[in-house]
Amino acid sequence: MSARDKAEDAPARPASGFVAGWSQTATLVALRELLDIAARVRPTVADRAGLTQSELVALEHLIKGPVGPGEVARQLQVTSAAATGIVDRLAARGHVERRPHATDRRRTELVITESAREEVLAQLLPMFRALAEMDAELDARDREVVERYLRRAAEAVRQVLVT
Amino acid sequence: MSARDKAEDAPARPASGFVAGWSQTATLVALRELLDIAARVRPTVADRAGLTQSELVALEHLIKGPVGPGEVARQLQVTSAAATGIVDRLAARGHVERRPHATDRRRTELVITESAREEVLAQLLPMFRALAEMDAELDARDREVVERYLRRAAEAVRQVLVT
DNA sequence: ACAAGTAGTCAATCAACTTGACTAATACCT
DNA sequence: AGGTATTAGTCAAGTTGATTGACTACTTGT
Repeated sequence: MSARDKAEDAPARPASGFVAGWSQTATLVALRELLDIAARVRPTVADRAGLTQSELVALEHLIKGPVGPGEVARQLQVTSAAATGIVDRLAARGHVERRPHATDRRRTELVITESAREEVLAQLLPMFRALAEMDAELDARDREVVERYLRRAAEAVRQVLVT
Repeated sequence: MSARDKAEDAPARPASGFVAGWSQTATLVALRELLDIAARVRPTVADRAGLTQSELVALEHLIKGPVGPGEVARQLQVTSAAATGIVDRLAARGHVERRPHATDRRRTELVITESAREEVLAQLLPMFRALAEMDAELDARDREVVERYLRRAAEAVRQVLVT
């Protein structure tokens, strides 16, 4: 006897996707699967690198250029006190260096070390490469269709964030 | 004087996207933005509902049907002991009920309450609605192009998870 | 019927966050 | 200029959500 034998009160929900009565087109299903998979990337990469998610996200931002702990706190949506701890741990592992800011002596600049940059990129580059590869096969016309779809999907998702 | 005035040592990295020397097509940029935005949905929704991310993910799975704490632990990739705590907190707030399993007396079945189901769906339905709306405008030919792109993108991203 | 495995929980501990207090430096104001 | 408010960063203490390891209850396989 299966574990899902009795549904008693539940009035026949659709098997896949819990949004009853919603048209599940193939594109929407594919989109949902993409988003689900993408959501697992950060935890996995962080785990492999022996970092917390916060530390990884901080490093991702630091790859783009140096910022201070305060900016890190804003990007991660944590308190500045928490950012201090995150930077402490990154610095202890040699992933970032604290430097005094050139002009504002209240500030600290966080500089990612070359080894940390390489470690993060080594994890992510294969994905970017694979994405670029499949992307390259689009012709100009399809490219426009896909771009429009992605932009509109992003907008639809963004709505939930601001509501 | 701006805070980002001096770049000193950084040898002219591209302004957007830290993957130097990579072709950043419009579709790839749009895809990356979509994934970035999508990654912010769960934390935002969890925060609004006064739940931890783990609790929200557990509820999302419970919407599909009842499972036990062990299955929750597997889905969240936490220990079964942690799952006990998650279920405790959900039960304390009236979001789930523990029921004895019909046949296996070691097991507990977790049943989501109607109020919890409604709360989660109320947060997510607007997004699904917006996505379905924009999706509905695709014609059959474009639909195929987009679906193929999404499937291949998902596959590319998935590679990173198994490597 | 007995050994091994499975489901769930409890107790103790750990790690990352929060709040609130504090120092130091800069910006604003009149 | 001088005094007040603001900003950047850190520290200390407490909270929370996870972990490990031990334990009970039940089921499965031989």
